[in-house]
Order: sequence, then C-alpha cells, then structure tokens
Amino acid sequence: MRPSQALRLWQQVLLSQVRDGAPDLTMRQTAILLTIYLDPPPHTVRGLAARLNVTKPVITRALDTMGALKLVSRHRDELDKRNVLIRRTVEGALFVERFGDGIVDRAHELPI
Amino acid sequence: MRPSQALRLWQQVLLSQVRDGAPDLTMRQTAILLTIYLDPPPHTVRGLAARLNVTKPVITRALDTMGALKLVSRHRDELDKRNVLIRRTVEGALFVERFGDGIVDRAHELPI
DNA sequence: GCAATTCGTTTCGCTTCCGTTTCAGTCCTT
DNA sequence: AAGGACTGAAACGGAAGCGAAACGAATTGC
Repeated sequence: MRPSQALRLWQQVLLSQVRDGAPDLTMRQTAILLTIYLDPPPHTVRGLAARLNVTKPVITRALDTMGALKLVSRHRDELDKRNVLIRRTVEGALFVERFGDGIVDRAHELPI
Repeated sequence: MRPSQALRLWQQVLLSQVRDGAPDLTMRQTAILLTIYLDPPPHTVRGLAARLNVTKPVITRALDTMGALKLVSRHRDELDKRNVLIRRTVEGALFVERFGDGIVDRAHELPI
C-alpha cells in the first residue's frame, strides 16, 4: 500500500461515515473506542489514559459521551472499588464491526 | 484485508496520532481536510457541504479551525466574488503527507 | 489506627462545535 | 436599475470539549 492509496482509503471511509450521519467522534474518542474493543480487557480509566498518553479527565469525558451513545458501559470493580471497569456493549460491538466492514468495502472499491 | 486487520490498522494509526499530540480533529474535519487535499480543486464551502452532506456552517467552522491551524487557507474568488476558494497550504500538505506515511508504516507493523 | 497514596470524577474558566436563522455582499435577468 | 437568487459568514442558545486543580472514596503502608 502506498501513501496516496492509504489517504484515499481513509478519505472514503470517513466520507461514508459522515454522509451516513454516524456519530462525529473525535480522533481521541475513536482511539479509545477501538482500544476497548481490540485490546484485551480489563480496561480502566487510568490504563486507557496511559495507553493514549492523555489525562484521565479526557477518558472520563469520552466515556460520558460514548456511554450516552451506548457504545461502552462502566462498572465498579468489586475487587478494588476505586477502579472502574469499562466494558463493551452489544451496540458498540455492532458499531465497531460495521466500521471494520466499511473499511474493507472501501478498500475493495479503491482504484489499483 | 480482513475487518479485524482493518480495525487494528485504524487503531494503531489513531493511537500514534493521539500519542504524538496531533490536533484532535473530528471525523468531519478530517474528511474535509482529506477531500481538499485529494480531490481536484477548486473547492468551495458549498461544494464541500454537498460532498459531505452537511450544512454550510459546518464547513465554515471547520475552515475556521483548520485555518487557525494553518492546514488550509481561504481566498475570495475574483471571478465570482460570492465564492470562497479553499486552498492547500504548505503546512497542510506536510500534515497530510505525514499522515499517509503513518498509515503505511502502521500497515507494515501489522501482524499477518 | 491513621496518614499517605491511588482511583475516577468533578469543578473552574475557557474554547469549540452544533443546528437554525439571519445577514451582507454578489451575480443575473429583465 | 431593480428584483430575485445565490454564497459564505455571523448571531444565537445550547452542548461538549479542553487543561489544571481539587475532590471524595477506597486501599495501602507503617
């Protein structure tokens, strides 16, 4: 894959998302969402903040937003009640799955 | 390319952007930026709004933000002074170029 | 048992974004 | 020259984001 093809793919995927009225997530929010769904659990606020090199409030706020969209859910850790465990949801899994399919579809449409 | 690989690639690219402190553009803003740099000019507010299926103020505001970041520039169309022509900048071209290279790099790092 | 640490959230003032509506400037046709 | 059509920006109230700092609750260490 060459850079020009990569950029074109990225553009087509974003255009399809925007045109379809998908939630307008920021780069940070999308990174958090994909990390939750691709990296092995458990996921904590602190862990995500470290993985993305951002402050904890950034994670808290992103979880607020994506929680309202039902893309993720929060649960107190019963073993250490200071922790919050972030879990996947059915809706979120569906969203991520569709997103991945969309990338593949756009890749196939790409000119060689 | 399979969906799981596509998602992993997307995640790695976003993570590298976020960790490096790149501007936290939204999906819409990124789509606008890439469209300006990949589609042939001229680009107008109205044209971009139609291409992305969003309202004109969305484009105006995105141009405000990305203009402040020096990623794009605006110029009045001298032939039809109602139009504003959006042009690429050196900084924007560099940003997009690096972004494309980043995607290719992450693609190479991906497990087969 | 009590201070120190850790965790996630909340608060503060500020900026940016949203959709809708309104506006000023510029064509274009008559 | 006058009316309407069109373009992009500005105004509005509301929502959400930011970094930095402070917070309560839970755990750990001495």
